[in-house]
Amino acid sequence: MRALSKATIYCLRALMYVASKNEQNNYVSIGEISDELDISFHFLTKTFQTLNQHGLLESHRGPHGGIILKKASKDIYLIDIVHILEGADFFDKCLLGLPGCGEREPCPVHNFWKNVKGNLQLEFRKTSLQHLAKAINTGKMRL
Amino acid sequence: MRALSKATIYCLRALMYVASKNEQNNYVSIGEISDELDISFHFLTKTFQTLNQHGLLESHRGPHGGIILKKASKDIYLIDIVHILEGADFFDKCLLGLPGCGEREPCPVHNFWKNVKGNLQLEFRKTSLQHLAKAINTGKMRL
DNA sequence: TAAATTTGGGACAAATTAGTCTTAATTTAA
DNA sequence: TTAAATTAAGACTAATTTGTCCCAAATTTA
Repeated sequence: MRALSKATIYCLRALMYVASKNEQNNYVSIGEISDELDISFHFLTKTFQTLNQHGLLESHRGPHGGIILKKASKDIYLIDIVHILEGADFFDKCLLGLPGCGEREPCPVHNFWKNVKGNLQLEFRKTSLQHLAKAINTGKMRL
Repeated sequence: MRALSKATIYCLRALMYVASKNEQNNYVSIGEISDELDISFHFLTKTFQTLNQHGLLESHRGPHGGIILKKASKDIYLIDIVHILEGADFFDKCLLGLPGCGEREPCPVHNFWKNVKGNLQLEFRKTSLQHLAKAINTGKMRL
């Protein structure tokens, strides 16, 4: 099951990486991220621009340039990134893609899909970049 | 979030439709299914062939031909269809697409994703076509 | 047997997603 | 002020998924 697009996956990993470096006032270059995480540089640059436009991060050109989180990593949640890149309706979609599927006119799998989506959304809503950065730095989790 | 390919979605809806008609020994024509559910006829024909090859259904050409479930609808579970069309590893994939992600070397979101996948898999495993066909026939659920 | 109906199968086209490349603009620092 | 470093932006290519079309093969029925 692939729930997320590559663009979203790359950005999640990238921002976890940035958060795990925990550099308060330094830009992290896209080249470094791309090298460390083995992600296409140009693709990453492009998707970062979207996060940029939505005010999640800030970029700077020239030597020592790069990107930086605009808020503290404890205040950025996975759901923020997902909403920007996949759309605000990411957790609203019918499993069978039926338009108008909902409580009033449910598809045959509406109820259990609603539960599954609810669980996932909750996790994305309560998991911050800081939380994951700690897990990366203290232990055995890898990007 | 789109968890399933169109091919899978179409087949799920199609087989729910067939099951809901509950015709024991009659073939249901692909043309009828395609008309009723507004799915491309040729696309449906093609994906049915895959289910065919895996022994989930049987087809017959000529007048009054069509497809028929090879087992009773109470013995066909959603997971059977998903496994054939999406692959047996459908529920094994890392949310971040990292190869080798698992208990020993988890990615930062491994644990909660494991739970979400587990819930979904359980539902697919215990939900039969008959179960859904009943919901369709008795009530307000639509395809 | 001939005509009508229906699936089989492959080639092809369109749409979407993913990835590459080139050039421009900006910034730093020697 | 010039060179180097770095992101911005858009064109282009590749891969994958989705959808269309045509004709062949099989089956039924008149």
